[in-house]
Amino acid sequence: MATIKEVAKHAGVSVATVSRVLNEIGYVHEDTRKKVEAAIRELNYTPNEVARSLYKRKSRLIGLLLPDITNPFFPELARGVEDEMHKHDFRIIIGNSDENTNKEKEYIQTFIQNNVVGVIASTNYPDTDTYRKLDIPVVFLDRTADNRPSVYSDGREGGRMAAHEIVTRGSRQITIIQGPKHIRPAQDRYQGAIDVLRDQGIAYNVVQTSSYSFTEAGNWAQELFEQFPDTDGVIASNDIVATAVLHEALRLGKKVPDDVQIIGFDDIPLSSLLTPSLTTIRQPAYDMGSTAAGLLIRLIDNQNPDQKTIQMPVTFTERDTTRKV
Amino acid sequence: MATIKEVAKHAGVSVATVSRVLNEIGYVHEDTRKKVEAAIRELNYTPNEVARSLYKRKSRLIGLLLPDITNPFFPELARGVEDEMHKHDFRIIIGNSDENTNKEKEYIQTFIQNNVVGVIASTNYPDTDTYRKLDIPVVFLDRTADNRPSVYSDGREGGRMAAHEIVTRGSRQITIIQGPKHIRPAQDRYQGAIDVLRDQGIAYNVVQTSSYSFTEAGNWAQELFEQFPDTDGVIASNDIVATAVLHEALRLGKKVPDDVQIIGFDDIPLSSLLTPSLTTIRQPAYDMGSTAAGLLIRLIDNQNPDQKTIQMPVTFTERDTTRKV
DNA sequence: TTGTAAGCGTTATCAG
DNA sequence: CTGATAACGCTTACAA
Repeated sequence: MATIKEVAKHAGVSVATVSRVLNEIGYVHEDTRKKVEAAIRELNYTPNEVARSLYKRKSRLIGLLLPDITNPFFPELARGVEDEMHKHDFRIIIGNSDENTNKEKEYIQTFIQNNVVGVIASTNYPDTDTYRKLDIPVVFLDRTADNRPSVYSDGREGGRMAAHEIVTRGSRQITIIQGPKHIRPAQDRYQGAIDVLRDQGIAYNVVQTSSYSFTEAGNWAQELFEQFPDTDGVIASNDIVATAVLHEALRLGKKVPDDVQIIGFDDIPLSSLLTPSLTTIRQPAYDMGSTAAGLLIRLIDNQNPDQKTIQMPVTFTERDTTRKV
Repeated sequence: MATIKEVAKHAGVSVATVSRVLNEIGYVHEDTRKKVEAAIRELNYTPNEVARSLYKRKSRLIGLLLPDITNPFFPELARGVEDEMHKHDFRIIIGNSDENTNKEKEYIQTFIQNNVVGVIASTNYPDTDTYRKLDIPVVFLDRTADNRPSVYSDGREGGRMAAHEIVTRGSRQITIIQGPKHIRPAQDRYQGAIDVLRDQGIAYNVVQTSSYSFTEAGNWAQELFEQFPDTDGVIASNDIVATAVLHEALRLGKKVPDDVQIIGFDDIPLSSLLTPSLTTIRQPAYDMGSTAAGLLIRLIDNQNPDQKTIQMPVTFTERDTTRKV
């Protein structure tokens, strides 16, 4: 790789001049600019970002911390972030936390060590020194903390919606899948659902799960129908377990939605391709990602954005695992 | 962030000494080591990777270039890579190419500018200056080029398998979904399938698609049954379109697998949760990722690995969209 | 309009 | 065993 020094020599100017044309800053004569540009082309020079970053104490990198990119909700988020960042010439260092505080800290650490200019994080522990001590902007994505920049959707409201719709459509023996205790959005949804079920005096049971993994989802679905065979409505904590529940219900010979209605959460890409297709509470994942990126960029540029916590709409997406009303 | 200089002052030694304890290199007296370690702890110092990287001309970063992380096959690959790299203290810069040469070049460029020590890429154009000119190791993942380090599975063989199995199970009016022209693995699968169909003199039709997108998959599925209503067997180019085909077949009132058999490709996590669950040609995605990472690490460490191109097994994964034999 | 040189935070060489 | 110091490739005062 050519360096700025070589370009300078090649063009017969000083490194400062090269730097000037590179950064389009200060005055430089048209002729010398031409020479420099030629040299750059000939040597196929591209500036060393590391050196730049060292001097400026900031890079063009941002850190993206996600729970697990293997869960189809997160790739959507990630693409939203990446595409928006890419437009602004920022690149992404990515890390999967597995919802584990240590991994989280570790990644945040590497982000810092690499001079990232900002981080976007889906964490259950935003109110922690790991983030509070950071002196670069952080945007929480799919999670919130009071008064900290964040982009999320209202899980509680989503839970309410789910319960409301499933009740409206006639379920009376509802089983709620609670989702992992330490995952905030899962608990919000759960609370929301309970809010309305209690309110309306509708019976419900709860199945507690401990992860979002595809492989375990099947087991919980089985457990659900073993423990609560009379279930005529399931509010799942996300589309993965909803899919597993649907699969299990069908396997047991139940008619969906006639015998059991199912509502998922997220609207991951596959949900509409299931048969019957999955009714779900949709989160606009890709948009959330790009919105978060946009917010972070504004924060980085020090334009104090008018809104620091952005709540995205959650929408009831009616498909075929619920009855028509 | 504290710097090595501050640590040195705090500990009453020179930066050189601090550097020595940091890197566990050269001699340093037990007592001074203790002092330095204390200072490090007190100041909460962690070395600036950027400065390190500048001096050494290499970072602890590797570049990962994937077509589209939104396609559920790739997150598996990515996790495999990340987990293995993480064990060896390498971190990942990620980029989605959308199978587009320009984006690809752009990302490779940023990787270089950030001093990555190696690249893992899923590209359809490995035999291109973009990669040949790189003076850091590159491992191709899910793709190959002659004699270049790569981890992939035999798409052609997979295609053969799919055709063989669907024929064995009785399909005689087969429609092959060819998959995007510019995506190598898709074409390999297609060729493999054709190999055996021609060989056995079995009739087949072809539907050509131009992407792997979830949203378009539905259209192709429709097109398929409109153009070739007699189809009694579908070999899809991957599980996404297989899912769409299954969905459409069911929508049309066809019995699967009795009227139509369907075989997909990849075995993405959702495939086993479909109803009926999807028969597919499995690629061990996660393992491919971690294997590629392992190979790259050996290349980086200059241990000439015995095998530079590693072919992973493809396996017929019998589920419920094909008949029992 | 251009060049010189200091400095970003490390590591490694070379004296001591 | 330890400390100065040059060097990594770049940006930016400051001088010229």
